[in-house]
Amino acid sequence: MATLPSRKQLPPAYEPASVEARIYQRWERGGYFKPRLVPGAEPYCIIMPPPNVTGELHLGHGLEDALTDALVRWHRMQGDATLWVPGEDHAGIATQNVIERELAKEGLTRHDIGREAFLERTWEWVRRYRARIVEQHKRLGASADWDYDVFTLDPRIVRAVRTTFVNLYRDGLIYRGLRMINWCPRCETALSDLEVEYEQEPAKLYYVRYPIVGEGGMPLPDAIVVATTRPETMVADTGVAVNPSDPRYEERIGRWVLLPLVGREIPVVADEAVDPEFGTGALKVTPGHDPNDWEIGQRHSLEVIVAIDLKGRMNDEAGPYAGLSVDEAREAIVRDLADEGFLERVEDIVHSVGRCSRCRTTVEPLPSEQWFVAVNKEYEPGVSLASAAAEAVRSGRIRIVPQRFVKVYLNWLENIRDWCISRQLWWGHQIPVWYCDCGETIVQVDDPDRCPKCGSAELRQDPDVLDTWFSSALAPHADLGWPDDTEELRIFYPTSDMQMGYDIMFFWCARMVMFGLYNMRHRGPDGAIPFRTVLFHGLIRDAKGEKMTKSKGNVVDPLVAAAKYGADAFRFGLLANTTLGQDQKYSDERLEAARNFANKLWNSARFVLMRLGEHRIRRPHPADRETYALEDRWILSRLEGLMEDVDSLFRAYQVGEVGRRIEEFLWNEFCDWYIEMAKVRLAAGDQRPLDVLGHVLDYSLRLLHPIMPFVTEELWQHLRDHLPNDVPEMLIVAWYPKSGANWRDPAAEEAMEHVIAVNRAIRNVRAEKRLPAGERPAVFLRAGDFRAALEETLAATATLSRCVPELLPAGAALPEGEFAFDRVADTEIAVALPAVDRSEERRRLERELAEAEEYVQRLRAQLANEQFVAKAPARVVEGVRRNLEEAEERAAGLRERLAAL
RNA sequence: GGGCGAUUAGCUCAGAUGGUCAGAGCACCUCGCUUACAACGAGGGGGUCGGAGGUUCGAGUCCUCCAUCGCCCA
Repeated sequence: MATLPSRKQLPPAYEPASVEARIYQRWERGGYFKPRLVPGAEPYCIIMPPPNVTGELHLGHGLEDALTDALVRWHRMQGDATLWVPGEDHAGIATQNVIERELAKEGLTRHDIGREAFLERTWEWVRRYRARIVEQHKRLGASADWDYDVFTLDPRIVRAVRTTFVNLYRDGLIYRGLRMINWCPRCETALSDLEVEYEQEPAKLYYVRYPIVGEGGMPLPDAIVVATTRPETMVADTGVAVNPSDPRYEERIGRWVLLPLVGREIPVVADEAVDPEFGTGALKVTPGHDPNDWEIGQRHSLEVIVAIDLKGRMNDEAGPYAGLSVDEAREAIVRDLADEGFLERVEDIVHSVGRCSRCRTTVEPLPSEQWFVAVNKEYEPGVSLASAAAEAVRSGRIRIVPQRFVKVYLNWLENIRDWCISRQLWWGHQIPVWYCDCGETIVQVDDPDRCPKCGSAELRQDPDVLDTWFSSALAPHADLGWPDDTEELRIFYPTSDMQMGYDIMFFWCARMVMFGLYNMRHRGPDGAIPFRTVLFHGLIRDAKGEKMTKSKGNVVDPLVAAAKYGADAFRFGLLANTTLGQDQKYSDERLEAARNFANKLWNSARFVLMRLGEHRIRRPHPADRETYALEDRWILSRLEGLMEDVDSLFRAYQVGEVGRRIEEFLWNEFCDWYIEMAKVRLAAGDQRPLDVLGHVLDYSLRLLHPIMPFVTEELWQHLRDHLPNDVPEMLIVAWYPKSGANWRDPAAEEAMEHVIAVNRAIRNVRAEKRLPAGERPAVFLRAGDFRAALEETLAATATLSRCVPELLPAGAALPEGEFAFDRVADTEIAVALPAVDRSEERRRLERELAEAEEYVQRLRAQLANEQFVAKAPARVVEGVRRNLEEAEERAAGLRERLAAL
């Protein structure tokens, strides 16, 4: 006997490794990742958050791929012209740090090899890692258009960045100025406010006596005691500030104090910013090393002294302490203060310390000449970068999902300060500004040959590069070709969806909106937005809920996980167990469960294919509904409902719920009941279930494909030969099932639910009475309303519940013998037993009767409530009435059984 | 100081618009290798949905307050 062909091809367990690479290659070679620009197709575009080229993908990228790919595939299957633009980010500081570490292994610094050689080395790294990252996306099934792959230092992006810079500069929105900035002494660069992370850390609060200076410049015995956590900065103190309303210091305002150790005389000023509650209420003012002091200094025209250099060491201003590190200087100064009697006391304190988000080094606030974006300056009447970005969300032109992040977004934009964009790095977009010895500053897109003012060719380009996020912020329009007016830009901008972890909402999302609205403002308010909807997903933590970091060693490689469980299980596991915006803990159990689901699907399909043999499926048509069996009508109705749910859930970006619903349908309805019942009919020679099996499998695979693309495509390829001729080559471009509401059949659903409940009741009796597996007891069903349904499915009940069922009319007498009784709605169930323990059966019935009576009471009370009957929808009231009826019948039945015992 | 989230079965989490929504997976207990699947099937135990008020005919779902944990911003 010849083995059926399909069975020969399908192994008994799903083997992702033998499927994924082959399938992906077919998709890619088929050009399916490219948008099909046919007339009438809605454009759908999503820009990938470009992973840093510093290394490999992490779980967060895996989640992003799963989520984005699901949306992308869903749109593609709906016939939209779908474009997913992938990319990688040059990641200025991060990448430069990586390369510098590499150099350090050879005992070199970037200065040893020079800027050009350093960049060459970095490019080498980039070439290697870009290819690796792309490969990783592909392994996860990402259906992005790889021909479009964008690197944030590509020449066309360079042009977009420079164009933006020049335009902002000409509009007065970019300026160079001396401002208090955050300086990382280890990275040796300025940082934006966002790149500093504040942490509560234990520290010391030092109380230091600053003696009052008398008339002739002589120190008096009187003194002001200041409290400080940074005594080493006292060498740069240029004042002492107190709150003007603080009675303790009223007399001292306007006096001068003598700076201990240094011997400089500095004034006592009154400033509202001083918190009288903190320390002694007197604040030493160091405008050169503290942002608040800088402000105070500005208000009182205090001198600015900088005593710490760019590497975090004390400079000549620190006198005897010059050359010491900050920590060394602190120690030395505290010792000297103590020795000379200026140190009054030391307290333990917890205060917040700013650290470089890249290297954890304590950030030094320093006054420095840097380039800034003036985010609050108007470029049109009433419109600034920040206000426009806020307005776009407030007006609803840009939708944020989940909605709760709107507040966070707006709050940030409403309090935002100018953005420091220059970085003292080599790796990145070098600032398009050139300086001539004649004093001319040239700001333009293309490298200038000579100075337009003096004609000199001796021009120096600003050595600094731009904050990485400056270029990332342009992604939606720059990736599509801006500043050129490309076809892609015309078709796909504004892009449709955007998606990222909520942790980069400010870094990326907010800035994309600012720059998109600015650069594209000629399109008008609706056309300028970079995307219509932005989704924020949660972060993936380890099993203990801790953040995954390389230093903790708790990082999970997505490719390892995907290789272990299959890319589909990886995607399903990450998506289906969470809600958008919610953090999740990574666990193997979860991926294992997802793998089991893939295998379940695989085997259900294997069953269908085996039974199909050479059969070609005729699509069931609702017009023929009456010719179909109850379970056919049921599963087709359920499928129709599933299609409706999936559609609305996808529209609401409830992708996880989509996965859960499909799994429930396939496992609990299709596999557990429909297939099992179909087996009975097929065994009896009835071929009619084949069309339904094939059709439901086809549609299920389509529905699930966006989330589990590989296994569904593989199975669909096997199913395809059995499908009608109007199907495409591959599932990836098959039409997504859309409900026409033609199969909805509430009566069939109700009847099948009843049949299922009856079967469960029989099985329950079997298990409770511990009937041996081989035992096939006689079962009498005294049916009411569902008689026809039970009769039609009687053969299935016989097999599924392993019994010999017989249908009796209501009120008919049972044959002689021992029975266990149960009741489902108006169907009475009597399972014949070899022998019944009468007292135990009595106890069981009494217990059930008590439960039933209590339930009756509850429902009666509810119906006795006039308010409920009057106000609740008729549907609900009717449901309660029906429940009451059934409960009363059930109670009556139980009483009858008890009496009979 | 302001804001947000979490708190549902032993564990990890779903419950989108208030009414069969008290669920899933894992774990646990009892059976079962019945040719799609032991990565499985059948049955079962287990939660007064953090606490207290309130709105409503009806609240895990809305409002107020509180508690614990976590995060963001200042």
